[in-house]
Amino acid sequence: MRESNKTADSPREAFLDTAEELFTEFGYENASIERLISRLGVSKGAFYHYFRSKSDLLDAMIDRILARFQTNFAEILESRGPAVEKLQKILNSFFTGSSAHRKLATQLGDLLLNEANAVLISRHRQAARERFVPLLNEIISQGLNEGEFHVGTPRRVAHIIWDIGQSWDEAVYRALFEAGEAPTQRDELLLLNKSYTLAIERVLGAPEGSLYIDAKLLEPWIETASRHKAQDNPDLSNAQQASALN
Amino acid sequence: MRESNKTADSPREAFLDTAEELFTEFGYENASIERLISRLGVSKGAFYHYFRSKSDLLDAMIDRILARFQTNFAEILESRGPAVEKLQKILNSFFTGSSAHRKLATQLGDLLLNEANAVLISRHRQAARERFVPLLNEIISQGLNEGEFHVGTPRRVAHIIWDIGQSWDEAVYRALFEAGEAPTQRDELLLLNKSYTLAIERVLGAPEGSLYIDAKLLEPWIETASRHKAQDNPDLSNAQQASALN
DNA sequence: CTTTTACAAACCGACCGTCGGTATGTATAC
DNA sequence: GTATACATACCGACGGTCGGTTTGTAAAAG
Repeated sequence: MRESNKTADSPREAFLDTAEELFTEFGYENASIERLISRLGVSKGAFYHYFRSKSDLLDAMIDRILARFQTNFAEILESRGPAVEKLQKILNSFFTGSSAHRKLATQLGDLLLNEANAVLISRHRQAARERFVPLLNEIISQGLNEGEFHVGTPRRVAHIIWDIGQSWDEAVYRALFEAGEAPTQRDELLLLNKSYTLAIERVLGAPEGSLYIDAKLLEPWIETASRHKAQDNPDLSNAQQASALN
Repeated sequence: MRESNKTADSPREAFLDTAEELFTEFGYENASIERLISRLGVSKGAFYHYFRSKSDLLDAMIDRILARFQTNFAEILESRGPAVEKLQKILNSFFTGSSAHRKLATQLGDLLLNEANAVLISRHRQAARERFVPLLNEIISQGLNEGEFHVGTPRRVAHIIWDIGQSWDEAVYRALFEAGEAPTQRDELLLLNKSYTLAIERVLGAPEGSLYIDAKLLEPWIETASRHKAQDNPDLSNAQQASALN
């Protein structure tokens, strides 16, 4: 427990890995540097050698997360095909993915709903907007040229659509984690997706029904979420005692 | 400076008043209880007599702010007239108001753009949603009955519209405080309002042009914002030295 | 006279970040 | 080959701040 058994590429990466763990476990505010270094078995000096501050650590972590997403996003963007199709792919990509991806996203959901992560979230939101709105803008502009979308200023609409997407995201996580039984959740998620796709279609001035989320994609999420809720935090007390300051 | 010269109704209200000041000056995270009590010239015991925690203080403050807004909102809701008109009134009410109201909202803008207020903002957002989405829901339902709006599930659409409104709000503040010259600002704000009203119309399935923001309402905002930016923080160093902890 | 209210003041533990060191290279001059 | 000079990677004690607790106490209420 007190020794570093991480197999990260570099010490810096090891800090980032463990920071992700701690932030999801305790939230950014409650995850102390002391806990971080004690879990890694290194000193405070080591941490402040690689990062200028706790805030700097957070920025680096967010950057790494966003970079992962951007790969997917950019691939779809560069593929050939009509804009509607690209958008369709992007929307569905949020609900696709391996079991590992779902687990990660589920943890991210925990993170998003934890108030101790408010700073993290706001910074993440802003960084994500700055990265992805331009890409979304390209798609919308393409759709405009293809005559499928009908909007005034693509850039501003991209901004609005992105924010609607954020709202959607949050609503989905809330439905997954806060609602009760699986059948209720399924219905809620279906209606949620219907409402949001319709809203986005309309804002884009796209024909109704051009966007949809495959209902089959929801099942594994409901399952993953219920399993996640079941396990909760297995050995929290253990982790807390391990801080061992003096 | 070290004595309480507030003329608040009660000690509790005095705490809330000063908390609003401090949170806008320094941000929630950086506004310490010590500074709060030293500014009021009271002891820590006094504070913890009226509030259970700093977080409790924040909740009370948010509640007070939202209660002020709710009065306006509810009045419009209870008035007679078509739903489109009510919505129109609500939208414009954000841009109306006395010079004092603008000043307050401007301070609120500062607050919204300060990262040290992330917790405050997320809590404010959630509380505001819980309060106002039901009211918006009523308006949308009314519009649905009147045949002016065309939506599936009003409650969910109300949620989406509200979040679009939040996005709008943030964009307006950003345009007011971060952009440069007044003429550029004017154009930006005009286009912003056009984009957002159009988006909301479309999501509601309302006829195009049924919502609009009077361009004349913008001028005083631009002026207030520029004056606000000019003064910045007149005697910050003074205020900081006045903390006098020991 | 007792209890509750409304504070005051001293104090606690947790936390972030700093700072004086140290150990381990590594490049260059002699 | 080895002494000099500097860079990198780390250690751990300490300072200062902050949210919150505890203990004390004067005045009002009952």
